[in-house]
Formats: sequence, structure tokens, C-alpha cells
Amino acid sequence: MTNNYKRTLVTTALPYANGPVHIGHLAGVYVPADVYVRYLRLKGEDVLMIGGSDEHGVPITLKAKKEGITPQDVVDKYHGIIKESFEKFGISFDIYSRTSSPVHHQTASDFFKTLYDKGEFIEKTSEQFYDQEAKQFLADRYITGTCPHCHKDGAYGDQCESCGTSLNALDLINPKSTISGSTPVMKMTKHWYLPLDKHEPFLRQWILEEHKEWKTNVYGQCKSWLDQGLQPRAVSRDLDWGVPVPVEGADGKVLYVWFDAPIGYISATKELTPDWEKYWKDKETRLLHFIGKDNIVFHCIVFPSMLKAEGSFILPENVPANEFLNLEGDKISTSRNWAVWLHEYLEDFKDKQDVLRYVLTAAAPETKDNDFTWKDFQARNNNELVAILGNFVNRAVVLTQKYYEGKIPTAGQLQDYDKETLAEITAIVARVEESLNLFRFREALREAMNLARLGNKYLADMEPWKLVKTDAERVKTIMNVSLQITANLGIVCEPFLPFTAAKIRNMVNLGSLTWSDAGRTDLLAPGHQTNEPELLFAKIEDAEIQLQLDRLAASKAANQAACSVADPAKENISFDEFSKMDIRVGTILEAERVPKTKKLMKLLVDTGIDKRTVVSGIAEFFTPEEIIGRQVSILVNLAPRDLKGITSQGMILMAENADGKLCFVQPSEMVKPGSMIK
RNA sequence: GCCGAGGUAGCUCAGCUGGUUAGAGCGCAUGAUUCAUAAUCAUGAGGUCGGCGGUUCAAGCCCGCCUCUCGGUACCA
Repeated sequence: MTNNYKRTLVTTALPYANGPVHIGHLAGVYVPADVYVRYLRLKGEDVLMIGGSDEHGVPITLKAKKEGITPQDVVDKYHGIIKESFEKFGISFDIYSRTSSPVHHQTASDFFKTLYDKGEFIEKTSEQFYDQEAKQFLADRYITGTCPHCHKDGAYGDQCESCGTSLNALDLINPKSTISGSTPVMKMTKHWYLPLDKHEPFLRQWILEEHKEWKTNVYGQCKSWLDQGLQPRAVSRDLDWGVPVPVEGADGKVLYVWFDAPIGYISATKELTPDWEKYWKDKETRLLHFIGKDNIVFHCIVFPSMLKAEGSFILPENVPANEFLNLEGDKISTSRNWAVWLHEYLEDFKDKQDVLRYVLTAAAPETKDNDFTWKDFQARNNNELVAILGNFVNRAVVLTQKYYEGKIPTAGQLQDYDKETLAEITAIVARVEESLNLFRFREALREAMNLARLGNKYLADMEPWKLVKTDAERVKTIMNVSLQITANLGIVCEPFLPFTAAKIRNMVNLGSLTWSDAGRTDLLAPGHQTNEPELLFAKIEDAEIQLQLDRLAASKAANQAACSVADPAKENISFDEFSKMDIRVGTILEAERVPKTKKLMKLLVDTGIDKRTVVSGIAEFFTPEEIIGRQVSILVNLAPRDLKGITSQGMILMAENADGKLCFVQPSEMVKPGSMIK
């Protein structure tokens, strides 16, 4: 597969510049990509690794507003933190750029223009909220109001953070602009759409027929999207932060962030080399996107459609997407501060980049979500890196110092066991290579560690420390073999543990080697002088782990405290306004789940006035049997509404707990159906 | 509800187009050993392969139903 291509272009998902990078990003994208790229470089292949910060989009403008700074300030801050932490961590980007750069703006703008001129977009005019005071259209996120579902204030136009429901801004009750506080009006606005549906036949052929070798999670996800049918997707929006839409009459419109972000890969390449077209437009280039599973649809469906529509670009050959990494059993969350932040890790664990790289590779979420625990981190460091890898290298080098003042001894006549051991080096290297070619990084790393295991076993079986008293000549051979294994570790570990590999090569005093040197059993010539041994890894004590666990516990406590604070009171209303609501006590006579829904229950309620049908979103918490006969509060004069083809006449009042659980609001003793609640 | 991915030893995972007693690493137990950061090496215990049914001479792998986890999607008056 690899052989048909002359070069490889690796892109890594652009981290969103509204927060630092955490272990989830690393395990899913950057560590595997870096392992792969380092491996290809070692093989002497022509490869570029592209990265950068994704700096546009509404969340960044909101964050800026909240902190009273400009969007540029926000992205400057996080781009700086992210870029620096990647560098220190050893993610070997050829370039780490950003989408606020002039080159990117130009590139994205040109890309849009090309598609525009080719007639690849469709134009649609629709009504959207407009703030008359601020004179601008409002993104969903800029509108706040009362959630139509849980009736809490402070819901955003796209999502209510109280009940977690995704919303349509048009449904918000009492909408307000977060910019001026005024009530927005509806106004017509024009936008351009990429007709994904038009590319569907091509995508089906290209993915479902020609790329059956993609990972099952990626392939399945694509099939799911294609089977559901693709819709045109807006590529522009009314906002003042982003890449301006480069056509007449598009003032105040920018490219939608999903459209400009992947073009960032192209911009960065352009910034890196004048030869960029060779990497993007030559059929002999292999394009690979390293991403997390949340990005599958963009990189397998949307971006390829864009590239295809443009016409001159190549399409990805593979998209090795990973699943998600959890932390101590809970989902990683930037807003809830439930994460291990890279820049903090680098502070807390100085010079232990490879430890985290090792743990994240060994426990990478390659086939399903995985859990990172500090206990596991400690165990893998102490029991694997220290005990197996570090220890073997140390034994080999220390014995060499002790017996030969650090000079490589000459091997004598090889015994069968020596030959078998040397042959095993080659076999291991081949297996590492095979796994890496298939993007199976966990497996590759495990195999690389087998080289150290081989060394430990060889030493234990040969016992040179005993033999040295009776057969000094034989010991020279044993040590020579052990040192050849050590030197090989200096190569094989490079993709996974670059800092460690450099230390090993330094200890045995070898310069840079290539992957083709791996497997050789004469890397170290007799008489070659090695350097003083140094320990590769240090044990990590319980106290250090406890510190991290305490920090997480504190974060959890802070979240719970924030959760337990009741929402502020709503605006005052008059008694008349209250009186308009006709709330009664009713009795549930019948209840059944609405088929094909998760939450809906169809109820027949005796309101005292009549018997009426009400559809309520309570099916997640109650079974029909347990609620029949129960007295409940019901708002009877709410306008009827059709839900799943059933007319709901009224609303059952529910109390919602912080965890989202619902319970009925009912009278403390039985009352006559139809009793007023006032 | 629908679509997709997953549920294999305490933990993290392998198991190719179905084929002898289901594998690895770590952890655990026992033994050996001391060159090495009490590290290493050997041996062993530990699995109703999520559950039930079916196809087959033969199923972890194929089919059906159920269940749990994750993601997408519909849905909360």
C-alpha cells in the first residue's frame, strides 16, 4: 500500500483555540500521528505533518465577550499555550500554524471563490434573528431566552444548558440578544450552501466501495450518514469573526468555521513550503487525516466533497480516527475542568514526556472508548518502563562499564542461543513495522517492548555475572549481544519514545540511525566507547499520583457546588399575568409510551373539566403502570400542540432535579379532580 | 425509536475467510536469581468469550431475539 506512493501528507485535527490541549486530544490524534510520522521519517520517506489552531467560530467570540477581550486575544492566548506545550511534548509538526493567519484567510477565501465561480454552491435566503441596536445578525449562540422544554431562563439559541436539549433558536421563549439585550427581530438573510446531496453518489462509490479497508468505526459511521441522506450545508453565516465571504454583497458574512478549518491544512502546507501543491494535488501523494471520532463526518464526507468540488485536490487515502479517552471513569470536559491538561502535566512531571506518550499509546482508544486512570499511569511507568525497558538498558550498560570500562567487547564464537536471540531482534522489528503500517500503535508498542523483554531474558539465562568468574571470553560474546539489543532499542523506540531513544543512543554513543538499521546485529563495533549510564525512567511514587487525584477531586467538588446553586429568579410578573395560567389537579387515567420515541408518554388525564390527551416527556423516568391513578398538576389552558401525530392538550408540571431526573408536582393529599392550583 | 461502533481473564487488549485443551502484557501466587531503580527470569492460578435460542460434524467468530456502554439522529409544551 505504502509502496505506491512517493510521499505522505499527515494532517492532525486542528485543536479549537478556546482552551488548552488535554490527554484526550493527545491520545486520539497527536500521539498516534506523531508516532506514525516519526516512523516514516526514520524510514527516510518524504512526509509532512501538518497542524494548527482552529481559531474562528462563535464559541471564541462568546468567550472573548465574557472576558471583555477581543477574539484575537483569546486565540492568541490559547494558540500560544497549545503550540508551546506541543513543542515541549515532542509532537514533531513540520508546521503548527493557525487559521487567523493571513495566508489562511487568503487560501480559504480563494477556495470559496473557486467553488463559487464553478457554481458549486446554492444560494438560499431565510429569516434569521437580527439585533437592530447592534445592527447585526445573531448566531444561535448569541440569543438567550427561556427554554421551551424546561422553561429555565438562560438557554442559548442552539442549546439549553440546563436540560441539555439542542434547540432551534426560533423556539426560544422571550428571546433576547446577548449583545445589546434588545429583543431581536426576524430579517431575511442570504447564505451559500454546499449541496452535499449532490456528491452522495460519488461518496458512496469512493467510501463504501473503494475504501472498505478503513477502520470499522470510520466506515460504519460514514455508511450511517450516507444512508440517512445528506443535506445541503450552509458554508457562510452572519458573524464578524472569521474569513469574510469574498463576493459582492456579503458584508458581515464569514465562512462557517467547519468550512474554513480543514482548509487550514492546506494553508499551513502553503506556509511551510512553496512546493505545497506537490503534497495536495499529486496523485502520488498519500493524504492521511488523524482525527477523533467526533470529526469523522467532516473528514470523510464534508471535506472530501469540498476537495472534489474544487477539482484539483487529492482525497484522503485513509482516516484513522480514534474513539474517545475518558478520565477516571468520566467523560473529559473542558468546561467542567475534568481533564489532564498537557501544559500542566509538563510542569508537574518534568522530563517525563515519554511516560505520558507511552501510557497514551499503550491505552489508546483505537477500537473503543478507553479510560485513563492515574493508577494505571503509575503502574505502567513503574512496572513496564522502569522495570522492563529502563532496567534492561541499565543492566547492559552498567555491566559493560564494570567489565570493559565502557568499550564494546568482541563477540567470539556464537552459540545457538545467541543466534536465536539475534534472529529474534529482526523478527521483532518486522512485527513492529507491520503493526505500524496498519495504524495499530498499541500492538506496535507492545512488540517494541518485547525487545527489552528479550534482553532481560537473555541476560537472566546467560548469567554473565556468574560466568565472568570462570569464562571471561564467553562473557564478551554475551555482552556484545546484549549491547546490540540495546542499540536496536535506540531505533525501535524512536517513534514512540523519542526522548528515551535519544538517551539510549547517547549512552551507547551512536549518532542518528535509520529504520533500515533496525534489526542489524553489528550496530556497535568492537572497541567502540560507550558513555556513562543514566537511568531512563524514575519510579513514580504514590504521593505524586495522590496529588493528581486530589486535584481532580477538587475539580469534581467545585462542579457539584456550581450545580447546587439554584438559578436566579425570573423577572417579576403581575398577578394578572399569573392568573392567566389555569393550573389544575388532574388524575392520570391511562398511560402508554409513544412508539418510536425515547421520552414521550401519551396520557389520558381527568382534569375535572374533561378527559383529555396530554403528551409528556417523562418516559425515561416512569413506566405507564406506576403512574396510572396518580394525581398531577396540569396546565390546562396551554395552546394544543401536535407531537408525533398526537395532539397534546396541556402540560403536566414536573420538578427537575440537578441530574435531570423528573418527578411529579402533586398535592399532599387527595383532592377533587379539577381543583385549582393558585 | 432508528443508524453505527463495542461488550473476551482483576485491568488493557489479540483472536485471520467458523476447526484440535480461547491467547498476550500488567496485576496476583509460588519458585529461581542478585549484574540491575526490591528491578529480572520461570512456573502457576484465574474466562458459562454480555444473555437466551438457532444453523453446523464443529461457533468467541454465522443467523434471530434480548440486554448494557459509547456516538449520531428523531423526540421533551
